[in-house]
Amino acid sequence: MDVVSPELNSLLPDEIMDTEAIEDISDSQAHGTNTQSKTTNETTVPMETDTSSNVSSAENTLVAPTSKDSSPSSSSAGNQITISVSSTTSSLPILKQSLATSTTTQASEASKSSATCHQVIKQEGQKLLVTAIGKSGSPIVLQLPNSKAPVGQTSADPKIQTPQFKVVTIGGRPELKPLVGCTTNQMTALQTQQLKAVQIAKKTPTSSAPIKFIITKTVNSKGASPQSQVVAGRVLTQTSSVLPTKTITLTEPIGTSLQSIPGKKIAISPLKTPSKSVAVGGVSGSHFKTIIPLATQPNVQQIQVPGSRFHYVRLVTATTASSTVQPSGPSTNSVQTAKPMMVSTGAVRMSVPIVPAQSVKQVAPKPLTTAVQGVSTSQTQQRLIMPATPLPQIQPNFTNLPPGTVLAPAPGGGNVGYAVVPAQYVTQLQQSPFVTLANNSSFSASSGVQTQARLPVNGVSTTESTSRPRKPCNCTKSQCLKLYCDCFANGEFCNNCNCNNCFNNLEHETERLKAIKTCLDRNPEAFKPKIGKGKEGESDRRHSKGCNCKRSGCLKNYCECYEAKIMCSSICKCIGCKNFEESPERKTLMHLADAAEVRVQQQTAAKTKLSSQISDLLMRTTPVIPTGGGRLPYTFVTKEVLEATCECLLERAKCSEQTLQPQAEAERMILEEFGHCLMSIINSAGKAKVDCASINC
DNA sequence: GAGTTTGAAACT
DNA sequence: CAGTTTCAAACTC
Repeated sequence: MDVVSPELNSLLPDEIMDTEAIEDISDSQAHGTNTQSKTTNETTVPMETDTSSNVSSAENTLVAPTSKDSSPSSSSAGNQITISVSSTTSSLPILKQSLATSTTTQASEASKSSATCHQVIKQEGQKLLVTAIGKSGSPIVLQLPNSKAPVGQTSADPKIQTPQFKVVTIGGRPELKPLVGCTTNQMTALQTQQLKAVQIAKKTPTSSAPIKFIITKTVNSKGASPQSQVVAGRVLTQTSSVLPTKTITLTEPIGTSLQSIPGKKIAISPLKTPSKSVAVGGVSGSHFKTIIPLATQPNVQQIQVPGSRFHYVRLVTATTASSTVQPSGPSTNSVQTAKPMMVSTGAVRMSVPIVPAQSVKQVAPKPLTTAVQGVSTSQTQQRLIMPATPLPQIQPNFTNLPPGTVLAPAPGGGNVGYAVVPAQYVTQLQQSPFVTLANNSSFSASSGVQTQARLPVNGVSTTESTSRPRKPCNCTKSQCLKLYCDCFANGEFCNNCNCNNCFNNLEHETERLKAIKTCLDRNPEAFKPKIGKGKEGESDRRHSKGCNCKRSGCLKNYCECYEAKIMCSSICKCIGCKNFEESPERKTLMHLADAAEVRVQQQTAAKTKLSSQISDLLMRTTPVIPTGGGRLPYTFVTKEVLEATCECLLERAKCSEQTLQPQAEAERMILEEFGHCLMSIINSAGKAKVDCASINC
């Protein structure tokens, strides 16, 4: 996929590309990484990433793909950052499928294959690479950590595919470059790479102060390697040779906006309830927006979580197939310093907290020019490569930025491309066990209907909005690039929709961006939630513009107010409105709706109960004997019993045959034998029942 | 499932 | 800004 051209960027609102606000962050971050870079040439994480697992799992746990010996003494442990997302039971099946090997295995393969210097990309590899290029234009390469391979191992297994990296350079075409690993040193670096978990809990940048990150690294193998820790904007250097894992936590104080615009809320994504945020890896209370530098090549794949709003991730699939083999030319130094991020779970979080304030968090990329960061799931072999170069910036004002907007750096320009990922994306990734990062087609978690739930409207989370799956659109003429399309209007990519000639996808990012720009020009608040709170002090939700119904009486879903289950307000221009508090028609409808809902719930509950009972019954392996008499459980008729019965019947048949009995007589004898068998079974069951009852007594 | 109705979005 | 057209969802049969 092509990198978004600068011209396209020019179409976007100025605030989108405003990078001023993040300068401080970049600087600070750069500074913070200097300590490591001195020795490891490590690049910083280009963007705020929040790796979190599902609720059950330890949040933001960094699983360092340790080398076999788990020795922290790897020579270049700090060179690579691995973000591992702990997998949970709800991990993506697809990811699992793609991951034939464990994360460790994968890492080792990558390292082993480095000797070949060939990059093989295959679709099923599902290596997710998200690459972006920094101002320097240095390509960012993510590589899977080599955990198993011993340090210095250079032998290449011909069977093992060389790790592929998608390198995206600013303005340049994406290209696959072999990991720098052809050299022993490089391999060592990869092998000794330490996992780093980058967690962005929250950011509350203040206008007066540069963005503050708390970066905690559990460090790296080399004792000599300084450990950098950035706390509250300060970079603390610590040396630790003990801890093999690195944890980088980017936090931002709550309550302050990046731009210090109090009270102003980011419109990029719908607000989420704190509880939901909590589910997203313990970042409760904050809204995260994922901004991912875009790689633009064909291998970039779209990640969309059904139902999520504003969650767009541009994924580059690192493949190992020969079809896309890239000559493993001399790897660049940048490759050598690539830092893979291992995500052990399907939930990959790279998000920028969206604070209530209008600030968009910037992902402060480390100034390192050569670093490559990859996020791969242990189950999917997917890698997310994020820009390692000094990340510029995150646009201070995303207020009007439509969800899913991808910002790409101009070639040679200073901007790093970003994919603006809707905040819900992360959440949904974690919430949906069926989400796959690798395969677009595999997103059909819920047959035909996207599993994404609508985001809470204007911060108000309703049961309906959060649990109801989004309907697939059926657009035919709008190319899904107009607000007619619900997907587009909600900032979502079309997925599992029934639309025709759809342009609402990454494959048509250019057109999509233009459409977004057009919509924003027409209405700067086009992507803001329509349902918001009323006047000051009013707690009731209301439509921001009001409806204009004329014939529906505002009691049908044609009416946006009614559809949102809110009553019409004074700003509505509807005619013959019946959607008001005292309306008898409305009350009647509500009662009917409630009754219908109750019925549905009851039916659902009944079905669930029945299903559970059936399942439980089938799962039983031992007979259950009711204490109070009644029928004996069928479970007495076990396989063994059946076999014994059949043997008896066969034996009887043989006897009849040997005695040359007539067929009728033989059949009678067999049936008689069958009756005996049945009686034996019943008697045995009854005896067991009595025994059981006596035991219970 | 086809056709109609409806109102938001888009256009003039 | 108002009127008209386009569009896709909601609704009806």
